Amino acid sequence: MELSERKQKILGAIVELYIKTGEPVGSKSLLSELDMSVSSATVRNEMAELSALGLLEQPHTSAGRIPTNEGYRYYVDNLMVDRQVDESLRRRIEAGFGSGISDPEKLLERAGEVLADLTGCAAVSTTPSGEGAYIRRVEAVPVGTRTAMIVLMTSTGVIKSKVARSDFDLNASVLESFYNVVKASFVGKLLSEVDTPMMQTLVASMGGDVFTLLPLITAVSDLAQEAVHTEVMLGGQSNILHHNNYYGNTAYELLEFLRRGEPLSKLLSTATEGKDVDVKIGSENPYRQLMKSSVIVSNYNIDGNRRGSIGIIGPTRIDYANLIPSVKYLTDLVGELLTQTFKEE
Amino acid sequence: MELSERKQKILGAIVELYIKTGEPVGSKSLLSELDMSVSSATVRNEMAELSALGLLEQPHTSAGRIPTNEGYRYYVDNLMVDRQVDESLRRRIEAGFGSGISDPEKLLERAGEVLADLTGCAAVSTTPSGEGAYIRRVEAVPVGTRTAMIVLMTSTGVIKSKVARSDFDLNASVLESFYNVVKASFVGKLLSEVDTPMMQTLVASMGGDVFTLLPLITAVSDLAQEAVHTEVMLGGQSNILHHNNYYGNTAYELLEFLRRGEPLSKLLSTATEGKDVDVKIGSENPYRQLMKSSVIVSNYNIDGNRRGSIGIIGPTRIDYANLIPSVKYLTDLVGELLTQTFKEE
DNA sequence: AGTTAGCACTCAAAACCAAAGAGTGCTAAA
DNA sequence: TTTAGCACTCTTTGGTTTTGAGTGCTAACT
Repeated sequence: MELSERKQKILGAIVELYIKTGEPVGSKSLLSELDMSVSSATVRNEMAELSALGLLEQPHTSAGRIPTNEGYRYYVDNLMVDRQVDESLRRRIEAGFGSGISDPEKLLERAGEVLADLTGCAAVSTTPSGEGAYIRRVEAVPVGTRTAMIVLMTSTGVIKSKVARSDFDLNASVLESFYNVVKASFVGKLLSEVDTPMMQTLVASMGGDVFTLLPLITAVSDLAQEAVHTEVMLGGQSNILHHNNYYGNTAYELLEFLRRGEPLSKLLSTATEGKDVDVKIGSENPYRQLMKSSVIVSNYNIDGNRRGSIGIIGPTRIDYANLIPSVKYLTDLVGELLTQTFKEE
Repeated sequence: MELSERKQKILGAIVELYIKTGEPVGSKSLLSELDMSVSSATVRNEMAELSALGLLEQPHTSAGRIPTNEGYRYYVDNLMVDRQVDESLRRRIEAGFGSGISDPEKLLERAGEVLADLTGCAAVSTTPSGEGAYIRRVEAVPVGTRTAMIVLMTSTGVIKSKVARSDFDLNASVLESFYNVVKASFVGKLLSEVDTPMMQTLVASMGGDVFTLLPLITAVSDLAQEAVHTEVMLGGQSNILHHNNYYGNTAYELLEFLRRGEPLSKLLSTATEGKDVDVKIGSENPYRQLMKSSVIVSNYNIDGNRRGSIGIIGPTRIDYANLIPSVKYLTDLVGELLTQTFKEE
């Protein structure tokens, strides 16, 4: 869509003013913000044309204009200039991560909280995906005569642990055969390879040990499943209430939607294929509950591989120019931290 | 405070009706709910006296009555009959805990979610306190030449892990001396004994090993700190919006308050000294933000020792008769599960 | 005594109405 | 193409009235 330079200027100003104030902007109040050597009538004509193009709309006939989703889209794609993430903000972000959080889950949770505080939006983050990760190590730590804590560590540094209880004593020889099985069949395997068929053939091939070892082996498999499954974390829910007005009265519905991890996880994973930062505006979102919200998502990479996402959810009149760079900055930082902490040396 | 039988009946009915409808109850509507062979005027007289006693109040002169905090208190202490937790509810609770969650943190988080869903309130739960718990086991699992994952397990089954990185290679002899130090100075110690002075004397006594071992030892100490510190978890925040009306317009403030763990944690720990289930009504709560809320808390025991709490937060017109037993039932169940899973055999 | 019918009174909430004001679209002149 | 002017629209605001549930009090009744 080609727009005259003046139309672009007007559209941009309307979007930014509306984002700032939340009030529909009329021709007069627009002129007082913008120094243009034209009259309000001229602006009105331009605004009428922008409405005809579907970029602006009116809540009712005698009100000012607000951007449509398409209006925001045009703004984000063509008009917006990314604000730099300024020094003080950077410091706040970095201060947000206390000294060395090494657990990736904790780190991501923290990242979500920091982002929520910073942006005044709800924030979501996913733990590093187990896709492509392999099992680096498995340990069985006896805690009783018949119980052991199974600890699994992945190549991405995720740790999962679980208590396994057997009907037989877990003496040294049992543990030894456990480690043999682990070494032969688990260590080095991709997490995604540990599935039901794999387990079935493994069990079938185990012979007599199966009764003593089964609970332990099952625990390992459970942990692998857990580790491959990325977890979605949510922070800053209360911020949604701040935007209450702009969400209509559906704040509750939105909160309920965000509580359910699955749709969110899908949302995050389908977003940002290739792109740097993905912005979905209002009805561009695939879920009914997000029709009045905008979502800004970016990926973080560990060692160059896309491993998870961090994003924020706010009203469609979210401050794109400032927040898109913030999200980007944070995800890059998280990626660096995780890469650094878990680089094999 | 002594009340005539009729006053008790009236007070009880008002409380229950108001809890059900949320509307101030007047003399007429009360009579239609209650079969009493007296006229509305008589009821009015009684209500006026109950108001004089501070048990009822009126939002404005020409409205019905609602219970004061003292009114609720009298109801809870004297009038209420606990409803039995019926079979179907029990099944829902038990179904809420999928098969064997062995990680106590996960279990408590789940318990909070279950309770929130069940009661329609926000729910809080604390992880088992490390008070009185000792270090059962420490493992160092090398993950690179200079990094190791330190895993600490407590006597209450809590697992904490963390990556430690050293400036020196972590070969077998380093690990051996690490295990020696651990065995001598950590295993069997109470978590609370691992504090700064203890670490200082330990480091002072270590001699030459200190440079290679310090990062590992520090990690152990960090983990002990983490483990002794109970974590507060919050679930069902969105339920608060359902009660929005009854909280006034301060839903946001309440949510913000609940986000901060410290005051909550204090609240839970000071509550229920000795008692079975503790109920704090409105201004009985020590925090301004909870003045319009009621809190129902109960403790769970592991192996007979009080280890943590689970509770719900709702409007003062919460359904005490049903929810108090539910909270009790759930905490008992959680205690049983945790005791069972982590009993030393 | 305790109870009840009756009645005047109160007050929030709903309904109604009027005026204000911001903004528009259109027309006609520059 | 731009602009001044104007009639029109529709929300917002504020004030007034009506309604209705509920009260407290008094006087009669049991």
